[in-house]
Amino acid sequence: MPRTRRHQGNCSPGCAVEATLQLIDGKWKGVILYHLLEGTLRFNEIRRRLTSVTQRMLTTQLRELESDGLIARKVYAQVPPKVEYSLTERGRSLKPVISALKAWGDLHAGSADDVEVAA
Amino acid sequence: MPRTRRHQGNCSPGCAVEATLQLIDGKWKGVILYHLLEGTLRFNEIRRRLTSVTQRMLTTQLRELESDGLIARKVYAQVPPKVEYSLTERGRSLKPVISALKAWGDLHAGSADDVEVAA
DNA sequence: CAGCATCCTCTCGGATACTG
DNA sequence: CAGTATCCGAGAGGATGCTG
Repeated sequence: MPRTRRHQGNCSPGCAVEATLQLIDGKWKGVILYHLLEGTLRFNEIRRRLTSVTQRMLTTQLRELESDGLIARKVYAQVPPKVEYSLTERGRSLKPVISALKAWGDLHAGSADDVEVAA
Repeated sequence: MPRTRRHQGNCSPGCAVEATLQLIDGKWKGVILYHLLEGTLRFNEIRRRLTSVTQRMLTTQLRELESDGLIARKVYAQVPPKVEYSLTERGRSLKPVISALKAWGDLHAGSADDVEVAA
């Protein structure tokens, strides 16, 4: 797992935008972060909130978020395994970003139709 | 070109986040939007601001942004072709989102190292 | 319960060449 | 200048099965 994903060689002013985007892309990252804003969740709790995500994908995304320092993974040594995921400080600092995404999505939900109607 | 890209069948509360993300993912969309916030730009002007983007990719991304109703494309019937790209109202409404991405990227630039240092 | 391993498909995105 | 067309590899992401 080369953790490469999208080289960000260029660093024009837009670089910061790109850099942030890298952390929350990946089909599930954004939503995972969003749900974790509510608090700590276990693996299957997250999974239930994300209808139609495979364990493989969920695991992958969680691992990436973890190695990006956005979430923390706490494993309890139990017979029925229990793993909790929570946001780190760095992760929590993304809240305004996630909120902005959520807010926009709520307002401008759906396709680009309303634009043409409004125009 | 099925314009499908990432089915968003599930619509838990996190759906809005996911939906917004769909519009600005794609390696260049975010940066393109960011630069267009400054004003109208021609094809090669955008290209110059995005070091190392191929025309093919730029064209693709611009076309997607256009069909998502975020940017407008104006073609001038001239011998040396001239095409201008600008944000639509819908596109401009993404400003807070882009700004949030930019702001976070500026602060938490680099890798997750500073987190561990700070901790 | 919370994974990991394997396989496989499909799309993203890069390189290159040609056009109005 | 601003594209379009074609080819191609890499990796994202899905399905399935096994495990501590």
